[in-house]
Amino acid sequence: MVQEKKTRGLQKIDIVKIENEQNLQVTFRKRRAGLFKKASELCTLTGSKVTLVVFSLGKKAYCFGSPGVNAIIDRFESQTPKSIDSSNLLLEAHRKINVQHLNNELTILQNQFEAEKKRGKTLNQQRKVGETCHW
Amino acid sequence: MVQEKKTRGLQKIDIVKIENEQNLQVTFRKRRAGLFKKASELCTLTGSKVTLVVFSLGKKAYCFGSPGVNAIIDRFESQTPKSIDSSNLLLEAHRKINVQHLNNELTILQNQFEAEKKRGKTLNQQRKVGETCHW
DNA sequence: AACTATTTATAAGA
DNA sequence: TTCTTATAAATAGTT
Repeated sequence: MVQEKKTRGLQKIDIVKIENEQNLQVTFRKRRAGLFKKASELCTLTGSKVTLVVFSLGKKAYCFGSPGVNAIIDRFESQTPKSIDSSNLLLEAHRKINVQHLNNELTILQNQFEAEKKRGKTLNQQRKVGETCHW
Repeated sequence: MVQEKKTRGLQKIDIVKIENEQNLQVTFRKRRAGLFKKASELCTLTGSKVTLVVFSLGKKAYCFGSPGVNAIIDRFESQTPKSIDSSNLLLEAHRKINVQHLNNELTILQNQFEAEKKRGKTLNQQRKVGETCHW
């Protein structure tokens, strides 16, 4: 008596553009969340600072910046001669995203909270990670 | 006759600051590579654009930007009223990192190449992903 | 740097 | 859409 498997489980996929719009949206949300979580973990584990912006096709942007990023950038600022080049587009984008997507902070904190709940620990140690868009 | 396991395999770790400096460096390299790969995959799968900068404690920065990020940012630029706020530090940092860490492009392409080799496919489909620091 | 056992992420399906 | 399940992928500790 062969027990039918309930699902096929995770299937291997090629890393090529997803054509089905619905699948694309689902995958986008899942992987964006995964990426943010990984970024957050990298920050916490190694004390590094990360800035991450994901621009979806739908004109939305999702951003993540670990606390203290500005200070780090400051350090770079003082290390290299000032460029005269124009186009401060990226920074502008970051500033604008700030208002639009503060809710991403929530996503990350929720991820962490879920994880912590399962481990029966408090959030205290990780409280400062996942604060988004400080600039 | 009990077969001794060769290693303990992947152990679960708490997401807290790694204190051992050597372990920290190894983990930083591994996870940074993983994060870049995930970012690259998200770009390819969903056609979204990602900009990612990792600032290590050692004053180095590693950055990733999918092609066309500037165009997307431009779109934001035209969507929201120009802010008068100063401090274009982040953009400056990005520009400076450009020269310092072009080699990260290599890292990502190598990841992809390894993956593709195993699958016996060509790199053609992914050729445009992982081009770093275009601004 | 390579390996391997195990955890984590996640593609499909319910 | 939220949850489940099976499996692919990432990675901690070891060598």
